Amino acid sequence: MIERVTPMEVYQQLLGHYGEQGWWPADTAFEMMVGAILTQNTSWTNVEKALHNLREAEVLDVQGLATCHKESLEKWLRPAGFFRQKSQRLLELCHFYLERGGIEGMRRWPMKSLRARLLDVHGVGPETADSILLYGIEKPIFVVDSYTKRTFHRLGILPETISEYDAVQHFFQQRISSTLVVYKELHALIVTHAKAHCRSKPQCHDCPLLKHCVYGLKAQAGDDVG
DNA sequence: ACCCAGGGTCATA
DNA sequence: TATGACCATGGG
Repeated sequence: MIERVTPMEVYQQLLGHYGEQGWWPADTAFEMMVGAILTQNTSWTNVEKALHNLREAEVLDVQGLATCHKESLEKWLRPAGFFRQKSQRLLELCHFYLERGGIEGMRRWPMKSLRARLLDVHGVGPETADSILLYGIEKPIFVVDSYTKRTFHRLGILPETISEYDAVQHFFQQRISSTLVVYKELHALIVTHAKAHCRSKPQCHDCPLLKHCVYGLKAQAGDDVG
């Protein structure tokens, strides 16, 4: 039985069950940033196909993406969906990357102002910006996604009244030890846990969150979780 | 033929 | 502030 669990306790449960995730899955920080754009409302398996295309075309770096033909880029991005938007967004991200002196240049900037500049990039919203800050620049900031809200709302830990991005982020940052590794791992673990409960296997006998883990992708009537 | 995916932007009320 | 439409492909 888990009654009144804290976010840190959930973190311990997930870590014990799934182990360290070692996110973000990318060879370089720049590749990480590309993945952050490509995975917007898109399954990671589809993103991997697009990343594979870019790697094979030898354009998975700033110069490659910034100088290749737009039509070619759209062709490579097609499996990741939204390819017209994403080709444009990647291009703007390249410009930002170069203007800011790459990863090392960005690392020297205060997190808060760098976040504001990231949000100025068209196509970069709060989750994408924070993902880049946490996994690319390695600043301690917690990434909120739809899984985070859904999971913790259902656990009864995150009040339903708190749903706006910044409010949810604040909620967690008040309750989680502000360590780079914890922020990185918790977000990764939340996603891993959610993926483990896709509808192909909704039963989850050995779920680390016990009864709370029985959740479908949609809220259902009669769902007494929480 | 549905629903969903590691969001974000824009128009409208 | 808060919805809804739209973007697009691939898997269940």
